[in-house]
Amino acid sequence: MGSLRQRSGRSGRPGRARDASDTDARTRILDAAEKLFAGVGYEATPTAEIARLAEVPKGLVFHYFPRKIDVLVTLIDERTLVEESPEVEAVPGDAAGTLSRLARRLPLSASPAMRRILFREADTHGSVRDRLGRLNGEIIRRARFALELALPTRRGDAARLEVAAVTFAAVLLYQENLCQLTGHHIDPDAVAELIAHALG
Amino acid sequence: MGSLRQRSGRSGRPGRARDASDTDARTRILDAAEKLFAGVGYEATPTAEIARLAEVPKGLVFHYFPRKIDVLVTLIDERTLVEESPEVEAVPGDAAGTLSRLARRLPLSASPAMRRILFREADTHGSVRDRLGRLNGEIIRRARFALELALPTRRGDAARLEVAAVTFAAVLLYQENLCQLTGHHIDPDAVAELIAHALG
Amino acid sequence: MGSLRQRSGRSGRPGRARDASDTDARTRILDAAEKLFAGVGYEATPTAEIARLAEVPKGLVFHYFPRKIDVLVTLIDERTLVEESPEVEAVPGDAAGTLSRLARRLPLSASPAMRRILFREADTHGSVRDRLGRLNGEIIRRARFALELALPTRRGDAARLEVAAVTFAAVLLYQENLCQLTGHHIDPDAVAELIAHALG
Amino acid sequence: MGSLRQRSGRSGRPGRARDASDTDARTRILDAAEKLFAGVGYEATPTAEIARLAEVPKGLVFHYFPRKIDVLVTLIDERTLVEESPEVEAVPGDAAGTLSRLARRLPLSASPAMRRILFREADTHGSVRDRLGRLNGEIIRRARFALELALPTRRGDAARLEVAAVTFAAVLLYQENLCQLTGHHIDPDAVAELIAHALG
DNA sequence: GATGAATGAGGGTTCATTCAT
DNA sequence: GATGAATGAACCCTCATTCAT
Repeated sequence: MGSLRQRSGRSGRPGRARDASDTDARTRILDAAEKLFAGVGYEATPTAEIARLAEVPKGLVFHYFPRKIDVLVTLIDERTLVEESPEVEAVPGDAAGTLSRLARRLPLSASPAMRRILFREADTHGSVRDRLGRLNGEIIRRARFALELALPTRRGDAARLEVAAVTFAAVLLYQENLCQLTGHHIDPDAVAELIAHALG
Repeated sequence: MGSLRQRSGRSGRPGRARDASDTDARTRILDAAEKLFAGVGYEATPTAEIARLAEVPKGLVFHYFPRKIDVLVTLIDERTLVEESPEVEAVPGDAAGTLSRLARRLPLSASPAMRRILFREADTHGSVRDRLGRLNGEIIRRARFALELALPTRRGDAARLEVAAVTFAAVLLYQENLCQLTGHHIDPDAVAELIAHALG
Repeated sequence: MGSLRQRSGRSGRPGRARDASDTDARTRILDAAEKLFAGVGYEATPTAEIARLAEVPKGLVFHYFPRKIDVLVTLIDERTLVEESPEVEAVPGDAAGTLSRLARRLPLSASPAMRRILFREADTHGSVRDRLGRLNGEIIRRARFALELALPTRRGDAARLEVAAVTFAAVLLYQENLCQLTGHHIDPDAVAELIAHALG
Repeated sequence: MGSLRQRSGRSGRPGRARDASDTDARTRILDAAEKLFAGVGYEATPTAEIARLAEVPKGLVFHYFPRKIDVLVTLIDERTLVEESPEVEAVPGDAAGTLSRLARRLPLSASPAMRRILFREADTHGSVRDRLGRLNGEIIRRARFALELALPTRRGDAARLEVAAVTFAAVLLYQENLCQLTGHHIDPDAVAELIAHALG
């Protein structure tokens, strides 16, 4: 379900061990929503169902999240993090390996369910779309940066490098999103190798 | 189902000019749904709104399409066509150009609105997902075929060629789908050139 | 489906052999309605379903029967007949046997389906209720008459005989109706014997 | 489910006199449904009408009874009770009187409206049919038991006694149901006397 | 006469949201 | 703060009935 960033354990005394039923109501609501939104989608999830799964009274959902959309926004807000620090470990001379490493660790802290939500609900609310856009931008930026560092000389103009970065980002996102729909798989490592070869 | 389109002007005398109110009610319903589904999505479109936009009474929508989902399914069925004939014009020695031409004419007969629906509602119904999967498969098949023909010799193994095909398909779909969400643009020609270079 | 009292074979030339698809549309509509009303009830039967089963266009149902209720009324009218002639074969001295014979041949010409309709839809329309009432009355009348003839002397006052007649009618009607609901069976012959014994 | 009745006056201060608008919304809904179902039948009663008569918003009906049929089922469940204890007061030697007493107090706790519903809607739902079947069975059982006790000696075989019990049950149920339809009345006392005479 | 498209008034049901307790 | 009854606007869908052809 991803890291929950427990909000101080409203219901348990500090220092006490935490078990499922002890988790704070707000967290349980978000957990439930995450599972449901990922499974059947935001629109198809009634708030009452969230409350039921979270084992909290229906009114409490609206106590914490005045509008239903706030649950989604909060989920995106608290449970997806696009890492925008420029920490890219690029190995000069190894463009393919550098891209592979990027593929292996997307600059995105989010559970699989949250990733699903991020793609599936991009149409639902601006904040989700923004987050997805930021993720895309960050991947491109990292890919670009990695390639710049990794490539021996500035062989090939900057434009081609940009295309390579964008293409790689497309593949990574595609892998998470449309692959699920179409059933086709892509091996990011192979793509990394292909791109490195194109630029090499 | 199958292609209709030749339902023609039941309501107009032959030879008369056709305007909106002259077309088939069923066609007007599909037109309205196409516009609305593309704009705000299937779930967010009430059937009453479809009827209003189509200028038909609400009941008539259900006369033609017993369930709301049938409107979507019919739309996909009748207004998107994945061309699965192997007519790929590959120019030996010009992989980049061949891919570019493929990009310029996706094996998909569909209005921009229908394309949007195809991507946006892939989660909504299996038939949409299937169609999208078929499109993806066909693009990959064509890209592969084009590259096989275009490349001078079998330089590089078949696996790399496959990766190139899949990558190119990813980019094309990405362009139609996620680009819309993230705002990033890709120049398919540049990607074609990149890939050709990688294999060349 | 009971006797259909074919209305002159509108669709076939006279003298031609009749087969199912040859039956006149009005008759097929009534046949279909009889089956459906008996099966799921009048309210739960859409006229469209009648038309479908009858294999006639929907509009034709309303051509013959301007209102839906007219189908039911016509069915009752044409396909149930309460025989009100006083033809009761009573055997003096054999009250039990006389009642048994009455039980065996109710003064009602109607298919099992029509009987079901007669009971089930008694609430739906006055004409059905009337017919049922007439049937009940006729059974009582016959039972009374039979007993009067069958019993050796006027032992027991007229009141008791009346009670016996009414009771017997109740049992006969009950047998067709509530028995179906509760699953309990009654043997009319045994009741006849019981009543005869009570009066004997 | 089970018996409620003790939901009491959530909305009234203790000690206050209770009037219609003071009762539980759930109770008012059931009251309204009882009246309407008895009057025009289950199918012909829109839920909106129930809400109107109960003076509650339409949505509240579905808050308590997710499906319309649940209103009927609950009504049967909570407002009809078939007494299945074997408390039959039989007076030896007085079969007629014993049956009469049984007739006077059916083993059924239910308002006249609920009785009407019980008979009228036996086709509508299995639970209603079951309840009616149980009632019928209980009446038969009691009648049999009463006759066994009341009759001086085991004159007449058990079979005849069984027939008498079933007949009497038929008359009692018939009295409530078909009588209403046909307008014919039966005097249970007279039938009791008739049956007693038959067995005596 | 025969036909099926057209019509629109509900019907049951859902559900986000409010609010008194 | 916490709760679940209360609210009502929509929503999908049904269906008797009409009517132009």
